[in-house]
Amino acid sequence: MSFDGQLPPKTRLLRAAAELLAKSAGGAVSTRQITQLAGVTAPTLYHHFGDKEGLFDAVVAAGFEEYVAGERDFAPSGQPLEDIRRMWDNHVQFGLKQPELYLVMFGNIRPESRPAVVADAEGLMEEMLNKAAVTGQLNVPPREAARSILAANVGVTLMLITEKAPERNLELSTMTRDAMIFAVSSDQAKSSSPDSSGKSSVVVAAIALNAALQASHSDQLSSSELKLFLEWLHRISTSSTS
Amino acid sequence: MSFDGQLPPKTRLLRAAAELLAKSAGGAVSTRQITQLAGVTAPTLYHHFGDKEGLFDAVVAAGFEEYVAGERDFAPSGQPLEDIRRMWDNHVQFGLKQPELYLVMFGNIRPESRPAVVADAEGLMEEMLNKAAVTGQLNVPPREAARSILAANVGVTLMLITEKAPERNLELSTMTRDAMIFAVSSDQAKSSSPDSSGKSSVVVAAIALNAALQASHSDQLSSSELKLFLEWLHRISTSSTS
DNA sequence: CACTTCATATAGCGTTGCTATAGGTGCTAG
DNA sequence: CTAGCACCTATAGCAACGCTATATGAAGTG
Repeated sequence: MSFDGQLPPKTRLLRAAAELLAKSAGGAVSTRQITQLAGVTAPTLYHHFGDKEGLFDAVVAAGFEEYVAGERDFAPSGQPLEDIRRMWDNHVQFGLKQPELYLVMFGNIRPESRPAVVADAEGLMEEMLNKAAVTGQLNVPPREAARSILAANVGVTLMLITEKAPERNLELSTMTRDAMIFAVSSDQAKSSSPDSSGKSSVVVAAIALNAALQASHSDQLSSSELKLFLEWLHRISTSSTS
Repeated sequence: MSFDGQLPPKTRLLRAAAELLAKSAGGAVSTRQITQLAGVTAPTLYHHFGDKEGLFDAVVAAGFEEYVAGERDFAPSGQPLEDIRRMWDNHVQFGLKQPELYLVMFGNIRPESRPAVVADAEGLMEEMLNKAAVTGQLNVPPREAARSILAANVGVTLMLITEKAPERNLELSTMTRDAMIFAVSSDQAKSSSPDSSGKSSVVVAAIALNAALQASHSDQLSSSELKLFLEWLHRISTSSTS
């Protein structure tokens, strides 16, 4: 039940913190609990992690490895948008399986200070959306799409966590998921005229080209040309059709 | 600066707590700070509110009054879905104007314990969605729609709060908002698009953009810019894929 | 061996949320 | 007028918290 084994104290502290975090039903976890379970005294903790938050960050980093591993497990299916769906589901599953850890990762919000893990998750999703962008499946720049989807994904997961397990209705998740993916995809009802409501095909094509250009190191344009080119492309991509 | 006036201690405590909460940039607020600012000693706090959390709940309740007042201010416009849009925007505005209070209300998540304020907000939105449902504008039961929209609304607001104020991009909000509302509304014009297998490249994307640009009258670039842009596009389009 | 460096322990500081106990205040009853 | 009785507030202090100044041990290097 305790980690007094022959593992190094740093590892014991990490495991003890993770275990207590998982068991504490939302309540706070004290450094004294952690050090006692790890069979270590206080200064050891601060020597290795500097801070209580430092220790928690380390736990989060380990948890994030697991999260990312889950996100990358299923190789690209050739349909990027389908992969995004699985990323969403994996995100929700991760949150429901380890709610306390998830709350430390995504729920510990402070104004004007973004946890690193959020930025990483966003990058992961943007990366996947880029694949959708180069094939012209995206309606919106990948970054904006990633932020939007991730925001909804976190919101849904937090809401599901607050519900008691037996009452959890996962349809909330799938419905919100499909709504978001549909919204950013170019695969929408659209008349043939480019100036119909919704993004014009110019915008879609510009987004696709933008993503493709950044993925391939084309040497058809000089770097200064490319810079200006990309700026114009950005202007087109982010323009809203009035 | 202090509330030593002749107001009753209960009120002074509430105001002191609210003020300190608003000023503390995410950091914790101690009961001693509160009682000192209120010009009161500790037992008074616990007599009236029983608990630190009890005091915070009271502050939240007051904040929620303000929130609800904002939600109800604009009378029904006859278009329920338009009202939902304004509810969403009001929610985000409330969160950005008083981030600390918002975080206490919606960000203080614990597993399997739903804050009362969330349930209330959900009820408020469901009420409004009911009006849309009776006129046949809804695709989904009002309760599910409300839960889904609110989850995304909270997620977006939390994400915006973590961003530094000058960088906040409200398009994230409007885009997610419209996606959610569109998803639950029944007036969708469904159509499936010819999904080409993903074999796109820079060249294909450039050709698509080229065609699209010439078919539309985009005003995002000046004519001289456009001329150069098209020339570069041509260079990319006619290059061999590396 | 002398010396440095890293890692852990002893003991304790200041602050936290909270409370056992007691004292003051204003009310109504006799 | 006063006795009693709620109600409200203050004094003082507890246990637990995050954290640290300081000292001790172990391990490697000259």
